[in-house]
Amino acid sequence: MLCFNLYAASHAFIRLYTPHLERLDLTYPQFLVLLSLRDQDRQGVGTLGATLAMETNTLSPLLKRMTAAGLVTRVRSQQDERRVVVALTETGRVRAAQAAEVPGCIARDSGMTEESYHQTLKTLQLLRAQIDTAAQQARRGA
Amino acid sequence: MLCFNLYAASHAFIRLYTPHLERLDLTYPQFLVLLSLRDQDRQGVGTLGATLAMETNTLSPLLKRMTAAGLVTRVRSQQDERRVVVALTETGRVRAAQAAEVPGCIARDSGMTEESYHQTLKTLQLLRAQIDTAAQQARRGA
DNA sequence: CCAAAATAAGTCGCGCACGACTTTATCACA
DNA sequence: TGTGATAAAGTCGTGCGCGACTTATTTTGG
Repeated sequence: MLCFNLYAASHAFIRLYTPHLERLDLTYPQFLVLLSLRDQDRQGVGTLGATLAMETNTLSPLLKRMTAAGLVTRVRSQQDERRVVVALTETGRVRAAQAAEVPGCIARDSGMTEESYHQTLKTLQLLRAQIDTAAQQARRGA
Repeated sequence: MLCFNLYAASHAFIRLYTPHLERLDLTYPQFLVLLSLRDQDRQGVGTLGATLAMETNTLSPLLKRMTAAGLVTRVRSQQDERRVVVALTETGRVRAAQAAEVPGCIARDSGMTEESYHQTLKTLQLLRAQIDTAAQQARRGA
């Protein structure tokens, strides 16, 4: 059961993150959004969703909550009135910098070797690529 | 970002399962419950949760829905009135048998080699073990 | 130039996930 | 033997995740 092990490992890993994120008043998906904006500020909702593998119907309410928390701003693009540009506030930038510390902190605590970390990461990236291929074939078949 | 890749791969894999499960009127967690009961019928809620990495506050409503769908029965144990024993109905047993076909079906479609499947599985099981160790250490630290 | 298709974001409903808490039953032991 | 600790299941509230649908804007083909 490959799928179950993915499912269980993913949730377990997020549970490991949770105490650190709670201190920053962040949920795991909100943490991902902050890191993505830290890497590349002023993204559209769709772009954000593409990199984080989230749909707009997940992101829209999430971004609304983050706006309410004063972490990001959402403004309509003037070139294309359909697009909404998400950007970090000053508070958001500071919080993102703090959030960026967490993964290293977890890695240190978990006592994983640099090597097995990268090996596992490579395996997962390959797996994701295979899943995406299979998903596209399934879509073509339907 | 090991954690993000786990998160994304897990959701992507479940999305791959979804069309097959919809035909059986099952969600992914319900599918896991059926397979677990097929392997070992008449389990307590806690036992089920331990093998599937779910809390009782997730399982209780889920099992209620499965009971309403006629897939399982829930009866209080007579030896220990705290325990609730979950068992497959006849419908549930048939559905579980159909559900058991799905993973092989996915594996076939995804075109993964037997070897890379087992290699990935081993990597994930090792990772889960490491996460569990780290989680226990964190709990001790707190 | 304009109607139809495509695109971007959002709303709605339902089912998990899970922290915090409650209820009920069993156990431990002074 | 009673009483506090422990254990099993469940309830409640909040936040995703996502299928189905809506709204508003741009693009495109006739």
